[in-house]
Amino acid sequence: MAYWLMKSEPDVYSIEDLKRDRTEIWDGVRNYQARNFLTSMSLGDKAFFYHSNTKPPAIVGLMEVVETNIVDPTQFDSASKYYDPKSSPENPRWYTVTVGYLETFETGMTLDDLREAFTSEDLWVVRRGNRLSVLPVEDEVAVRLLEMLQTLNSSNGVVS
DNA sequence: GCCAACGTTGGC
DNA sequence: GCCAACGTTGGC
Repeated sequence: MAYWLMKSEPDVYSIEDLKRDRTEIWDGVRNYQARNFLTSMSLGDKAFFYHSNTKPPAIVGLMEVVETNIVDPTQFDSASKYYDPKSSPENPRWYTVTVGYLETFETGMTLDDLREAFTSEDLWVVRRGNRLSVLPVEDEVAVRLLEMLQTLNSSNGVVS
């Protein structure tokens, strides 16, 4: 099982939204490197949910991959902001996964926390100028992250 | 709202 | 295939 980190702006789609929906197609990724990571995901892989473009940016939850190699339906929808006229149902360009909700961390790990705990080589999201919205997390790094999140959330009580 | 970083597009 | 122009991401 592999670990990943996936970004979403909470104004667009938040961990609370995923908690409500339980599962969701992770649509709208329009970057080839990110897409390649999406297509290399396996069932049962886990992903940290990262809130971007918000104060503060932070890892706020955990999810798992429940369906792989989904053709992102928004690429064919001319009304969608993710519409891609160069893609076709015969030869789709954008694939993704369906994710399932696992948990919310009442106390998340902010970008500052992450910078303190990890180098930019260990965790790509702390890299300056990093714009990838889907990125892999090494097993050892993921385990350390989960331990830190557990500690943070056991000291003040609740993990929902 | 600014702007650095960086991916994409398109003319040549 | 180069690279300038342009658009987007995302922290601040």
